[in-house]
Amino acid sequence: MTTTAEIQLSPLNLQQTLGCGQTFRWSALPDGSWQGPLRDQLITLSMSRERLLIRSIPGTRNAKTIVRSHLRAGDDVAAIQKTLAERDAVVARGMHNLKGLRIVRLDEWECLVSFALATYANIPRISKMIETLARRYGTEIVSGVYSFPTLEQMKRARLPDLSRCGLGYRAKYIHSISSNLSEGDLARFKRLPYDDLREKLKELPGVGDKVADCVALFGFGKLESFPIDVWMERSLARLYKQKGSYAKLAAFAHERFGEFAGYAQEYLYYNERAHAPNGACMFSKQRRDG
DNA sequence: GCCCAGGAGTGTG
DNA sequence: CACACTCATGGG
Repeated sequence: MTTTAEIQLSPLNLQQTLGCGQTFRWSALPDGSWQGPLRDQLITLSMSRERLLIRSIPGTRNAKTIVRSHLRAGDDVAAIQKTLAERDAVVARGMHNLKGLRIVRLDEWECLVSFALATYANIPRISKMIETLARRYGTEIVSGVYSFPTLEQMKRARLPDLSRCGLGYRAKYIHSISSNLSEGDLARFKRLPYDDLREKLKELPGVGDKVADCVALFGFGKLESFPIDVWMERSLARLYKQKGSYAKLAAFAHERFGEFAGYAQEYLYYNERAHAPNGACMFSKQRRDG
């Protein structure tokens, strides 16, 4: 059964929010709506003027709550933009066409695995690896759609089986993380401040500076986190003449952008990809028919 | 076929 | 600390 609901959420642009590489399981439908599994439901989102239309299968009353959490409805994004714009003119220009981009909130475990898989892979492939794990180890929500496997479900994965999921060298990292991490660890991680959290995350195999920052930002909601990948290195070099180690660039970013550095990162990241030839073409998958 | 990907781990200078 | 090399593979 399907239920529908509406909420008011502004600013919000679904393409900018769901199609920019913070999350890997949303697909654009031909009519401009976006569809993806969220917890135990298949959610379809579309905009009707300023209102967000939510369709959920199988419908439950808490679909609104799930979506509001995912889109961080409690954040005053306009105020964040104002704060950042007053602080930095370059970011102010960069956010001009991205007013509807919201940083999302992912499940911590799903986020950790997703970005551990994201090393040295392009976005379409990351989506495919996650999809393979979901189909093999997750739970079927509706026909053909699977939730991301829980930690408990991933603990059942044997390494030889994981190695046949197209993960490449990442299979052994995912296996080790799944084997050694507990729900208690994740619960303790939630109570840590940013710096301690990223140190704990970096203790996990396959998790370095950049992955730890992505997980802190998108999974644990640390808006001060500023993940630096190859695109951000290019951006910081091009726009701020900053080069050097991760630690040096991160220190610059935190000094420059402050408590909402994560939003600044998204604006700069998006602009850098749009600026490069073919830079933006690999963002979002187009959903296959059928 | 060729190139490179929202890097990390390990070893060396 | 900085750099070089390797890792395993698929999508463009």
